[in-house]
Amino acid sequence: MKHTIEQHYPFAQVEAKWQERWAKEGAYRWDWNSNRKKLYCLVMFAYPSGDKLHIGHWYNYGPTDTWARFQRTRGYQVFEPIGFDAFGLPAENFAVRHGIHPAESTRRNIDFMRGQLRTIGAMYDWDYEVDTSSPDYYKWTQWMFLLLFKRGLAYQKEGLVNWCPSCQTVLANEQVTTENNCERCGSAVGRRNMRQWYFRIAAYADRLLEGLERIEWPAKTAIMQRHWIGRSEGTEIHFPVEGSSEVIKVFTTRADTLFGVTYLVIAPESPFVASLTAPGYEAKVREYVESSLQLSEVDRADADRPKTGIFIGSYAIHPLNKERLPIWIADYVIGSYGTGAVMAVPAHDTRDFAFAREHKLPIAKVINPPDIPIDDEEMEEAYNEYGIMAHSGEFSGIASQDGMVAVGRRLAEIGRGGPTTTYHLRDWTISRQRYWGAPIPIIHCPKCGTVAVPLAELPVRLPEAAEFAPKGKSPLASVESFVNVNCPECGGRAERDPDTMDTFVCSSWYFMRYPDARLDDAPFDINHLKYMLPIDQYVGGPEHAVGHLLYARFFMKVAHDAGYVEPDEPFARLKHQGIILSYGGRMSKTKGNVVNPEPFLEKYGSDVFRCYLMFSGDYEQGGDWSDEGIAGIERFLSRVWRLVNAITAAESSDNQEVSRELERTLHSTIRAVTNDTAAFHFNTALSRMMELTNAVYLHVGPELKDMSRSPLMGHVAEILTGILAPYAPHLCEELWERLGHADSIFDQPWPQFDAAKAVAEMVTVVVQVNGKLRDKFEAPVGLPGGELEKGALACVKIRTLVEGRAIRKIIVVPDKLVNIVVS
RNA sequence: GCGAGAAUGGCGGAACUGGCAGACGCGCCAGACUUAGGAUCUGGUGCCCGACAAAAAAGGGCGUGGGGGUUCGACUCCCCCUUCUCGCACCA
Repeated sequence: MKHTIEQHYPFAQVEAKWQERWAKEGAYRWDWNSNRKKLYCLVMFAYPSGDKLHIGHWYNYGPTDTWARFQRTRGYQVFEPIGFDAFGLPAENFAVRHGIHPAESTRRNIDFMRGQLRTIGAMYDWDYEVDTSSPDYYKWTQWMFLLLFKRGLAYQKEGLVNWCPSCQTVLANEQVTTENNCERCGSAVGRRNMRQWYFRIAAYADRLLEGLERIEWPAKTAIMQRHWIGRSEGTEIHFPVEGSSEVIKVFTTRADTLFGVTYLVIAPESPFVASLTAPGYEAKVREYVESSLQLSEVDRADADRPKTGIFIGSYAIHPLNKERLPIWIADYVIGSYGTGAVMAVPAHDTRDFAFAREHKLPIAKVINPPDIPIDDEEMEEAYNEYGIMAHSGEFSGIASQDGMVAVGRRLAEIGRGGPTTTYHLRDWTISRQRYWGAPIPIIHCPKCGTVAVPLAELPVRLPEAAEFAPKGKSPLASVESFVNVNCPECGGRAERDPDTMDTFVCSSWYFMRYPDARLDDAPFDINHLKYMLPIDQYVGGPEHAVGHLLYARFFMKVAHDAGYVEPDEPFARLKHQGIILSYGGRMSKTKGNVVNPEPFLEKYGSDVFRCYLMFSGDYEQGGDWSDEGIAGIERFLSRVWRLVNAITAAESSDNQEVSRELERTLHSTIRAVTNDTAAFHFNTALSRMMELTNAVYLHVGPELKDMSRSPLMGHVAEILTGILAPYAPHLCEELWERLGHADSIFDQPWPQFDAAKAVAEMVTVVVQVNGKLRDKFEAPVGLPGGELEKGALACVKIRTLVEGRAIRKIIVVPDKLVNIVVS
């Protein structure tokens, strides 16, 4: 059968044809009975908030599919699922603004995105799609919640939340502007104490740290997680309060400065504030506490702010020298870190120094820089370094590092503290006073307390009729049919918890659901997970380094402890695609700089667009979006298209001619493309394929006339189609068919290279004189050093340069270079 | 402030463990084929100097943000500095 050879790759017909055929034949359907080795390749699923997929999503999904297709041809059965992270604030806000029910707008968005995802031409098996907002899914999110609850990892406590007094609602941190205003109405946002649900992720801090040693992740991501977990070894020190049975506990990493304490500071939100404020100080203290709690977390965290604070009228006693220390409150102390109280050592801590200056508090030097005698001069700034302890009683003269240990030991002896470890990582607040999320499956009973909804009653459905516009409390709280319920334990009147879960809960376990996305009597099949996990390759943006990627690891460890999964790390290998910027900034609807893929798809098609994304730079680097150069990729793919079609159409011949040079290029290209594709170096792989294509054109003549389909040309066509296939799947599938094959190219093994054929017989040897390039000559590969030296000295140019000068040394790098050092 | 990374032609970007800097592509220049070309194909293209009126060549010099260093040899390794990006940010 003869085809007319189109000048350009006719993407519209070809891509539609293959997408349809792949779907019809179930080409990428997962097979549990396959005897091929599994490979679980996962991309971070999409968030249907009212936006369509933009170029950033394509950059995640297209190249990852290329990698996955490559692995398929290398013999793996690839599991490559996709789904939708459909609950969440943006979808709800969109609904509030447009008066559409979030279920409806989410459904529409998902439908649209599904169509977009199909055009990528990825190997998604839609039988395994998940939608976290569907009851079939969130039923099991609730099941996971109860798993944590039953294992003592979910609990309620009072916590500070952002509160907009005008909208009468709780706001997430990202809804509060940097000026501490409500994103929607602009009024000043305050803080409020509310009872919230927490997951005990902090209890897993050490295991989360340890696990990082066992996974192949980008170093910077592991570093970010380590930093976020923030393990800090130090000493807890107990300061009894004068005239009270209370004891203030502080955490310090500098126990060696204990004798330099001149006052204590507790956080404004500390429970001690109420009990320790002395008579006569109440009004001022209350005023200070209120004003500091109005500050946003961002403002409060600003280290450049003047250090405000107030004395509360009572004193603590130094555990070792029994000195009286005034107790202050100040908002530079964070209630949720350490013990929420610090011992202030102004001489040796920058913050305490600034505070002491501000409030005229004494400064006592107790650490000497090594080899400098202590003096009484006034300090200009705190001395934060280690040194030698001074004015420290029995510890004077000891070096800081040893002193910390000694002081810790002494405190432990007298029962006033001792060595301890704290973490920056805090428990995870998961309750949201919002509508569009998975309801928390808990019933509050006046008699039985906090009761789990029985598993048989899951899911706790989100009532559709709810008024979801915020008005002061959780929208679900005003749906009586939802709230009022009988207690599962005593049968008496009780109330459902009206909060929904943070969407990060939904996405913390979705990779466990994918293999059993349609299972309706369990969240997953343990045997399936045993086979599937861990995920062999996870690909997604670096912005999730300390959010999703940490939560998912936590869930995996909980599932592991409960015996559901074998490994305790979900993502064995992780890659971040770079971020595509637009006009120097991240794409966002508010900035109006979102670049949509549609115009490029219409003009060039899916394969060209995918290849262009991969060609334009290092995959992990990202960069500014530009469409300059997409025409070059179109030219390349069309050149391949014409070439392979010309070979297909040519008369068959048994001409046995073999071009050694072409063969060499062919095999070294296979090698390079194999290595580069495996390593996500798509840009260099594509450039090697361009070089091969250029070489073939030179070999057969640019007009592609008078060609014959010799064994060599047939081979070239099949290899080129094979190695390009993961990059341009539609194009290559079509070419493969035209080459006369009935099966899919993705069922063919990846082309093998012959290392012997990949090496050249001759190499160019560079000749340098004193390190400067002066001449070159051709030599057979493997020529011994002595011969290379002779060859170099025989060069005419070199002879004239070396003449009359003493040769001091000759350096020979085999097959590469000769450097003659002369005086 | 702390941590991580980056800086290479007009542009996007290559360069394995130190060994021909600028692969590949875009753009640009010239040419071929064409009624035509925003199609296709071929060649050229880092910068400067280069007895000349101009152009070109032989040849030479300079070049990977800046300054030092190690080395026969540095985009690559070490020290200092500048700028940019990202993350964290009063963590006691």
